[in-house]
Amino acid sequence: MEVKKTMQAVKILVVDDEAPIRDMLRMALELRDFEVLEAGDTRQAYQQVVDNSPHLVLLDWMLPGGSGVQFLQRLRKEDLTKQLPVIMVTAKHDEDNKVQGLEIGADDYVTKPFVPKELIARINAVLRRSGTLTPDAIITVDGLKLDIACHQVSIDEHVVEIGPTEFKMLAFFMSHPERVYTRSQLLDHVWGGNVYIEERTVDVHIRRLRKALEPSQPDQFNYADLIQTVRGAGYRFSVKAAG
Amino acid sequence: MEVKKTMQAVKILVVDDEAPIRDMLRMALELRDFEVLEAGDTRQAYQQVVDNSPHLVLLDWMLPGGSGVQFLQRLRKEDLTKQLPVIMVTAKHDEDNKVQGLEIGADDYVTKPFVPKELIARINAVLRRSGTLTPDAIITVDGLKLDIACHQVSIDEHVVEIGPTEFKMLAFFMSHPERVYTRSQLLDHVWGGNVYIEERTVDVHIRRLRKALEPSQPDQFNYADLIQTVRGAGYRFSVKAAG
DNA sequence: ACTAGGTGTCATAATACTGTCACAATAACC
DNA sequence: GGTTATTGTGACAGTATTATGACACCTAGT
Repeated sequence: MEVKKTMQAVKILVVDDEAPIRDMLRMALELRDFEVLEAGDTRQAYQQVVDNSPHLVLLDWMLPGGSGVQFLQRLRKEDLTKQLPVIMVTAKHDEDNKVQGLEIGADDYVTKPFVPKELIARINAVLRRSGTLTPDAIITVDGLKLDIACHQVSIDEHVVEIGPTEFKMLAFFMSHPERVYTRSQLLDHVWGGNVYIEERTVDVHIRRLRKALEPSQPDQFNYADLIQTVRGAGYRFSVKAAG
Repeated sequence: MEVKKTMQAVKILVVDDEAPIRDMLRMALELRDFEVLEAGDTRQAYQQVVDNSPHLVLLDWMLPGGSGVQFLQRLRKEDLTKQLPVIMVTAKHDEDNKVQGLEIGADDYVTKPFVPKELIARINAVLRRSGTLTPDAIITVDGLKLDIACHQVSIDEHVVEIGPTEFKMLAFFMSHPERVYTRSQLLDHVWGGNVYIEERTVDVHIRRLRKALEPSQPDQFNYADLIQTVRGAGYRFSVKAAG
């Protein structure tokens, strides 16, 4: 048995009419584990936005026909896409354009040519600022899946009802397997900072979590067994132990 | 149950007296997900324009009876169709015709024989230029349909009365299913940016939305169930859950 | 001005979750 | 085996969170 952590990739839509530039950007972005969507014109771009809801748009300033500006304006007009972060990319070093782009609602501005590193930095900055970047971790141990973005635990695709504290505790355990944590440490990490709670309370929540992980069918694997008691020390989420 | 996002197809009216050519065009266009309307003469063409309001017209230069030119002139005279983009298609390589066509008001000009790719490119260009292309997203979950352009929600083809805020919220949820959003995030995405509103207000609108989605007949599916509350976290629009 | 619908806020009811305790069960150690 | 320390368990009452109905305000259309 083994722990798998999956980061739901941040999707970035690259809008540029020149394929070579798209390729270059794709390479730079995929190296950083971004998922890249492409569009060569505004129609495709809009289609991508609707179909795949990217987390961020890299938009070329100069697009044939309707320029990128129009596309940006449209995004900003529509309720659904008002929040979508956009970084303008342009060959023009013109300051006026920069101002105009930012006024319309671009979140940042990059001028060609640029070093990939700078672009990545700006992307991260924008994502951080906009709060879009909620690293959607999905942690998996065999059939046990914990999805933080969906705030959901499931066993073999079957949703498990679980309380908030139990959820946090399981999330903590699954991201720190094998290691033993004292009740006091668990209070710190799961409950957070300064709480004045009996240490024995941890036991109760451990029990609730175990109960939640028990299989509905008796012949299924019991994931509750992964939560081990270490007498005199605390608890441990062990993946090696079973399976 | 499953989320389907649909781009309301761009309707293109093909006006040509030769059926084989219409077929050829239909094939090329439908491959690109355009919706194709056909007309063999100007009378049919006009009828199609009135009945189905296409987004663009592909007009053959040489039509029996009234030529394509006359049809185009008529379109340009009428207020309702002044803006309708028209691409002339002709077998004549005659430059004069080209000029004449453009003067009357054709937006572009293609000579037979042409490669489909070029035609598609020109269509996209014209649509982009004219701004006519407003691909209207429609999101569907089973019998629940949300049409952004029409600003309308319907359940099993039956229109649901719904307020603006509820509409936006449903639209947001349907384009981001499964994921949990905090009240604060919902305020950001649905209300937009900087608003100073109580978080509890979200609850009230959630309730209004749920109420709106309740079935009129008690035996119908209750789409309100798709909106789940996640205690301590926020709300989630889950499609997997039910069905 | 008047209506009608939509919005945000509040008070209160309805729930779900928590922390704690008492006691049972188990392990460790003599 | 007997004793003690530690953990498991069920119950319960308090607490926090959410659902709901009511209301006053606002805005647009008449």
